[in-house]
Amino acid sequence: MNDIYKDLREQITGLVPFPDADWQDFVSHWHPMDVAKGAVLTKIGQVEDYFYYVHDGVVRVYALKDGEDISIGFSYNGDYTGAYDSFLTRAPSEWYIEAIAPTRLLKIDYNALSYLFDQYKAAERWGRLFNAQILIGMFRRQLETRSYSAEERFERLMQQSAHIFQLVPQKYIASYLGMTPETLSRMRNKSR
Amino acid sequence: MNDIYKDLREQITGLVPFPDADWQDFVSHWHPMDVAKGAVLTKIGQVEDYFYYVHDGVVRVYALKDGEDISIGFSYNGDYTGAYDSFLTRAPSEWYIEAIAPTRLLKIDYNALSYLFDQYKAAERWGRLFNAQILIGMFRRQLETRSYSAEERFERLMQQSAHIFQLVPQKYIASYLGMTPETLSRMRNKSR
DNA sequence: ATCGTTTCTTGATATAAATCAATCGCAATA
DNA sequence: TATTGCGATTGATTTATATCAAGAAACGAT
Repeated sequence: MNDIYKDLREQITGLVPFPDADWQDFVSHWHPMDVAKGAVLTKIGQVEDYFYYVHDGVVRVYALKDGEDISIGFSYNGDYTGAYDSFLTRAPSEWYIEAIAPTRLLKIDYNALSYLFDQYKAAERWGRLFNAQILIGMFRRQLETRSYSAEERFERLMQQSAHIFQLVPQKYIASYLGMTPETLSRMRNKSR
Repeated sequence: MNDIYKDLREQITGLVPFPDADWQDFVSHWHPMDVAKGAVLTKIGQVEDYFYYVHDGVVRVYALKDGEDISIGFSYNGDYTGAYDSFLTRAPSEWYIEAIAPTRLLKIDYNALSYLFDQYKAAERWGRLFNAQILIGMFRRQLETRSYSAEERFERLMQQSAHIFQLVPQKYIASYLGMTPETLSRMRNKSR
């Protein structure tokens, strides 16, 4: 069943209409990949060669600081993932990319994507708008982390993405929210 | 003296080579603007219609939370500024954009930029790469704010951008670093 | 099903940074 | 030159969250 490509197409044409002919070539550079829970897609220090679309499963992005890991974000159904800044700069990644559940992805490598940008204006535009979309998400998240207290951040996550408590271990969520697992645990159990 | 446009061109061709002919049209949509210290370029709630290049002066971006203002960033010589997420989404801005020194800018409006993206592949590519550049900066800043303590953030700012203490009042820097002015003051005077 | 790990919870204590408050310095202006 | 007001400094106190520690629960592998 190949509707993994159909999902990708919907994602992309949501940003830019893609002529059918161009799409054929475009999509041919995306390759499916299945990974087990715990698989590491990219390590810190490695230059990221791929850009991923997550069809299903969960991927976690994290950094290391004094041995402690800091969760930066999670990707699931329909999200993109990868050490995107390393992919763009061709400099060593500052993040680990790890599947925390069995995950099915589509991936495209740097050279293929560069080729597509050269070849198709629609691809180039998609690249611009995709970057803009990520940017907007980062602005939002920045405001979120700057404007709210630990408790408010927890409450807001509960309201907006309660489902991630089903998908992601609490210690990672705690780190994502910028608090210790103990603090998160207390907040969860206070409200109950 | 119009080398303000020359500086813009250098900035842009640093990312994408621009054919001379296209450049003529491209640059004709950027308009110079001088503002006094204290001028507000964009208010919260307003849709951002402009994208700015800062030739000289200083621009501060900030949000409001319970009446307190939160400094998000500063732009000076050669940086771009504006409520860029609002510019992209056409949704009301969540930030104020304010000149905190007499400032000379170039600005371009949304429609003009859209037109240029349609018209020139070089513009489209510049748009993609520019977004990528901003993205990379935000990744870096995110890692910075997540990985370091208040004191470490202060030390690192001192090392990397000591000059901003000349350009920007301490209370804004404090807020940018995620601490109160009192805390920043203590850190500054401890090391002395 | 059982054992061993890892994660979560709960409590006691420590600590970084915020808050509150007063004073000082300085730049703009009358 | 005196006055006003905002920003910076300094000190005392409070508070949110981290840290340390130990037990309970959940999970994975045999």
